Amino acid sequence: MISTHTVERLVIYRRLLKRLEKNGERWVTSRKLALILSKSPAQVRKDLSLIGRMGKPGVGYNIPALREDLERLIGIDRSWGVALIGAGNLGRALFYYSGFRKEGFLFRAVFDADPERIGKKWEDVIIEDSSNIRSRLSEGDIHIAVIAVPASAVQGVADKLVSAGIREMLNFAPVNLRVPEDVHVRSADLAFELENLAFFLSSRDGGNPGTGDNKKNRKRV
Amino acid sequence: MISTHTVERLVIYRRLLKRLEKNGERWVTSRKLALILSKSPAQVRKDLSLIGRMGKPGVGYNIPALREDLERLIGIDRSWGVALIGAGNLGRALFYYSGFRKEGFLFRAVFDADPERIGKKWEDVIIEDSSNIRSRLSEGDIHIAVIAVPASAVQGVADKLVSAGIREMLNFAPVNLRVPEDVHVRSADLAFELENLAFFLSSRDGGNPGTGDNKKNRKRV
DNA sequence: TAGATTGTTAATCGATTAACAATC
DNA sequence: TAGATTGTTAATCGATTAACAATC
Repeated sequence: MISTHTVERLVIYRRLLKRLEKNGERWVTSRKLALILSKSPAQVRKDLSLIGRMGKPGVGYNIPALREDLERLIGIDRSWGVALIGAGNLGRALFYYSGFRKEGFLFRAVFDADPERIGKKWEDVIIEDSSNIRSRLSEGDIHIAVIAVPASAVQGVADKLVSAGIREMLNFAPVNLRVPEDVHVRSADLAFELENLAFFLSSRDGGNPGTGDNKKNRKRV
Repeated sequence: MISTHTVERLVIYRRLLKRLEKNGERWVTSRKLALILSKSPAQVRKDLSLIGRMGKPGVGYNIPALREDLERLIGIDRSWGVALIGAGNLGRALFYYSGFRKEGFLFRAVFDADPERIGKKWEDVIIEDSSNIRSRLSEGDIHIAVIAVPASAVQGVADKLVSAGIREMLNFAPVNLRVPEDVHVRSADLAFELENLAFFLSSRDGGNPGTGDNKKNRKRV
């Protein structure tokens, strides 16, 4: 059983290898990878030993071969179909962000509950009513759901997705989803990230933010 | 010294307490919090003991008081100024996303390198040239930077921010930033999240994504 | 008071790292 | 061959949890 921490590191190794490969490098040692990523060489070797292929003692790892093996292990040696739920500002930015496509994640369906948006076309995808989620997803070409709906609607959407058989979700709302334990939800909760940073800010200077700005009387926009 | 894992849990407790409070509840036990969050009661008590105030043996914790103490400890009992670097699709979606404001994170400056965008006004913030970062940030009302520029530009932007004294950053690009060790960078790398999900997808069914779609001949958009 | 839950210590668990025989 | 680095075992470290005296 590979822990989620380990999976995260595998994804990071693969990204670094891709960069080294682009720079024309062919071989790399666990020591060098560790140095760049601020990890220990032992951890790098232990993680990499999870793939079958091995490094060469005295030499290191062959970069293109290792990258390919990692991609196979992670499961990004092929494309995956993604459904976007929520066609608001954030949803649109995500849809048109080329980074997903470049990594093989293809938006094949978009859903929204707002009649104003339903029927509109983004690229070659027509925005569908959220009530169609179940029937559309039964087609079997969707593997991951990206949820970008308001917080109040998230749990309902997640329930629908689960019942439609989706077990991998990326959730942007600040809500802890309740899902069966074989469903993986990763959170892209941006306020959560900022709140974590705030801790370091306030522990740094004892809590004085430098401006007298008070939460209670901030501007409504 | 509080670990980053602990800080994350504190943020999560606070969010849950807020929800319970909204539901009109007044008291809660470590057992109940643990149950909702799938943690152990012992861990909840240990984490919460970090704040000075204590729970009542036999009763539990007073929800509003605990929430306030947590907010003070995390540093979200006040507002923080945020600079947005990168005024593209994603930047705009972030700027207009009300979730940040609601939690007390205020966008006070926006920067971009594209002359087309510089000078435009979002709400009451004028988009400035990225070369102005240093002088604008010397005003002292910006505490956190949100970076939403293309991957190729991210390290340069981060360097500028560091030299301008910013030590808390949220980075959206799929790039590992090199920063001094007293600078905190949190990553909102969405492709990274999807790649992590892909691992579970492929380990689930042995690697068959269900469609014959091949990465090599996917459509260019 | 009796019942319940706290804060904290000591034990457990899991993850990271040091060390080294194997080997390119 | 000599030097370097691997894969892996055993030791270490840190985080989680069980247990319980204190106490509302």
